[in-house]
Amino acid sequence: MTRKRTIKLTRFEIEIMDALWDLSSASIREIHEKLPEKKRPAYTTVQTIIRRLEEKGAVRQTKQIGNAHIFEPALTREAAHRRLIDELLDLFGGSARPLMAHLAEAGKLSLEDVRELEIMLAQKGIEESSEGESQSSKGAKARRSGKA
Amino acid sequence: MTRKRTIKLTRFEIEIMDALWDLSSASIREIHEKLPEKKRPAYTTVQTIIRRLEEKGAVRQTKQIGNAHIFEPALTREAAHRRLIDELLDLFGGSARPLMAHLAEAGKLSLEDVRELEIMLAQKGIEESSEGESQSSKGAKARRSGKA
DNA sequence: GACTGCCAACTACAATTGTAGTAGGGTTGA
DNA sequence: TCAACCCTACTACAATTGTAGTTGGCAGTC
Repeated sequence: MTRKRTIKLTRFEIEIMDALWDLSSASIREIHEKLPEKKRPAYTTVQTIIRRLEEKGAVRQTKQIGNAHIFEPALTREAAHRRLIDELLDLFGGSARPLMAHLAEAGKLSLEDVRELEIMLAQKGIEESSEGESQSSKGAKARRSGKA
Repeated sequence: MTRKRTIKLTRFEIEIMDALWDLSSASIREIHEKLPEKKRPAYTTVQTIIRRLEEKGAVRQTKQIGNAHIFEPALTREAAHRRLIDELLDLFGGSARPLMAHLAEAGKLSLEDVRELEIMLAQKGIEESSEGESQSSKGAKARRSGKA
């Protein structure tokens, strides 16, 4: 276990990562320019964040063009999203149910969304049962034992 | 619009609120004792958080018993949860789809969960159409205009 | 070879968050 | 009445986060 699983990103850091995920590999300038003008911070601010992200192990510097460093994500958007979701789920007591209910309640979820999801799940269920792999609901709490 | 909608809670604050939501009304000592022993901070720490929560308008002091103050939540758990979800959704680009997909993918969501949800949504759909109210997916971005 | 820009590295600083100590006042049981 | 408690109010401080300035180097360019 490389302990990389504990990379925690702040909201702002995620926005930077978003740019980088989109670009897949970029210089600080490119990242900076990719940020929406409205909320575009100073170039050096981005630089600072990238440095911190590097320290956290979320991005890595791959090469150098001229004297500019080129960075790329060291963790996938999916992994980051999963992290975020897990965290939220934790706050919700570990179960996705209330979360779903809220989404539905707030109209963020349409009936079609759910139907499609259902199909997807059914599909997944089939695949899984054909490899004797049951991972349904043990991940949720197996995780809570890190830093006491 | 009373602008109370912008109460932002940190993770720790939410844990305190959780205790208070459960108790519905309590003194600092009660809240403190309600926290799980493992992660129970000093009494004064809770006190500090409560004070901050009060400043943020998330709890309010209702009465006094002896010289002890009794607090109660000034926002519902649901509202707080909604806030959290909205925030996460924002990070996901405003759509609940990827979020759902992730949950399913991670096995946090069972087929039954989804089936039940579907029923719920269908129900809701019926109710709504009988009041000519369509709010399906415009809430997501209509919201983004607070502090630029 | 000196000038102009772009870049990275370092430093700075305010706000927020987690965490708790201390002082002093009210409450109460003896 | 007074000592023992409990509670609040105030203060403190380190870590994290958002935000950016300053310095000095390398790279073309005239």
